[in-house]
Amino acid sequence: MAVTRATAQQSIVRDALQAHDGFRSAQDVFADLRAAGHRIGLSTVYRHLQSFAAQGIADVIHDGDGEATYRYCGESHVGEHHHHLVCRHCGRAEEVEGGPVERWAAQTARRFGYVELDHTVELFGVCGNCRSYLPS
Amino acid sequence: MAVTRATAQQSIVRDALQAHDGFRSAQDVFADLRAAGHRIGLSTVYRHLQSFAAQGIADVIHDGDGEATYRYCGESHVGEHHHHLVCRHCGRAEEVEGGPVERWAAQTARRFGYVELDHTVELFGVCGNCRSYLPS
DNA sequence: CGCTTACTGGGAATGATTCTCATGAGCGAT
DNA sequence: ATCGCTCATGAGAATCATTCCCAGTAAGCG
Repeated sequence: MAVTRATAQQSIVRDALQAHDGFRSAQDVFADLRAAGHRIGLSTVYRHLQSFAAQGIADVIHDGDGEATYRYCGESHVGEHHHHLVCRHCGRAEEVEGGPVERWAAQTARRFGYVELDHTVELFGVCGNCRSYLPS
Repeated sequence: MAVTRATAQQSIVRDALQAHDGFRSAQDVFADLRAAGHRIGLSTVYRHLQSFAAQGIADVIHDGDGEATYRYCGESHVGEHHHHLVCRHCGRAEEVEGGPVERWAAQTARRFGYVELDHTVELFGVCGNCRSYLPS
């Protein structure tokens, strides 16, 4: 399942992800690459995005429509846990520390007797940049 | 879009939701109702579940596969904001207060200059009951 | 009781993701 | 540099949840 060999397709998928600082869907990435004239298959894009996510070098969130979106988060902090503040207008995302949330989650789980805790925390808003473009 | 008329189908969908204290997918509810001998269409199940969610009497979360799951949360606290601690084994869910998270979210958004904040917070774990059934 | 209008449900359409499998390309061995 | 063994690739088909379409049905007001 994990892609291990260094191939041209792996590179261009990684590059396409890195080229944006927001979350992008597999379909988006595929469309971009094709538009840029690259020969690549949709299956391959899915494979690599999922592989990146599994390795921890990309983060995944599911948008409201259930479409999975990916964001390149660098090899640097693999394994570190963080959350995102995502602009619902331009897709740009900030990495944020979740200290207080982690503590609250652990506490809550303990109170109810739950173990093997995991959680999803995503913040959505409109960034300062997009605010000016938007009405009201 | 919102269903306003009192129909038999609306009742049985609501009952099917209330019959469980965990999150259930539209497909699940549909299968249950059909298995129980009710004549109902899949479209209708989707319509009512979404309508309940819009009215705030049901909560929605998207599981890992992007499948939407619904839970009946009563007419009582419509409009009140709460989160869930869900057992990933039996599906049972507890409603939890998110006070600290709300504050952290607001604070974080302000620091980055984001407005119109919204967030998704879900906790997953294994409940005390299921813990005994599981290995390790 | 009859009429209007909203609800219903079967099936087709959509859209994302996964599967299949023949072809093509890494890369270690020679 | 070449060979060969695998694993990666990609086109299209398959799958699956969800939505759309629309003719038939029923709610509830008058």
